[in-house]
Amino acid sequence: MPDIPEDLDRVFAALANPHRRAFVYLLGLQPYSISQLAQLRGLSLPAINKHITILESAGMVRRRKVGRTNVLTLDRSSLRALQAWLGQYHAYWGTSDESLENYDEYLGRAVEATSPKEHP
Amino acid sequence: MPDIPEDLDRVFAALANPHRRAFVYLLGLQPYSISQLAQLRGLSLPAINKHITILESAGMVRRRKVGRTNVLTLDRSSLRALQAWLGQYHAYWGTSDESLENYDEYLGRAVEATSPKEHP
DNA sequence: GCGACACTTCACTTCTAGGTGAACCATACA
DNA sequence: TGTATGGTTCACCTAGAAGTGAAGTGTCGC
Repeated sequence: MPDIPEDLDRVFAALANPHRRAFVYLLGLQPYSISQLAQLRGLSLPAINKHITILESAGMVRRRKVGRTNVLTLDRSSLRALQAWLGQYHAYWGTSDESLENYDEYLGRAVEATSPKEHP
Repeated sequence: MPDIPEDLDRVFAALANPHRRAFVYLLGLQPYSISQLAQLRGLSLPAINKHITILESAGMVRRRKVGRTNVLTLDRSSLRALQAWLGQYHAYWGTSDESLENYDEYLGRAVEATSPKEHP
């Protein structure tokens, strides 16, 4: 029964945007500033600020003030949490290619309203 | 230089919703119908239909008509693609806990507008 | 055939994401 | 001290997500 923390909402939502995935990629290479990222992606400073705030609240990026510039760095732990979540499911599901092994069995009881374990 | 396919937008967006993560979990156990999922999650049929459509367009769920009921099954390949994407980054980033090893180096050139490799 | 059931589609509401330009704060520097 | 630079905040716009109820469509079963 794998756990599904609420934080994953933010992590998945953060990675659902190609700009933000690019930021994760770039910050994996080296730290960047807000205006550098704005220049690289052709976006306005407020847009970058919003993206970084979203990545911050997902726990994926840290922001440190050095003088008047922000030093943005990647926090890899959240991606390891994602990895752990995926691995949990991988272990649970086994190695079969599809979930159709239960297909025939399902057709026998499709009509009755089965109520398996609750899942938040 | 890891590839970042557009399909990941849909996969991450699909998994950013707790209802849909629950559906992925449940369909990993056995096939379900639309109305069964509606009953389990306390949502209306149109709501479930929308969620399943989103999961379908992300390539994570398949829908087969059997009589008048939908047989929903999980397609594990999309999750393996996600695993592959994560693994790619894991290999790229190495094993260090933070990306701060470049921090001092960064401070030296923070002012000049560096323009590293373009990233779509 | 006809009623019940399982969706499906439609019209609608509410909320949020993602973007902008303009104005504002804070720091570096000549 | 004055000015340019890096960020931040604000008001605003548009598009899409997420939900609903009501009405329509297709199939099962008597």
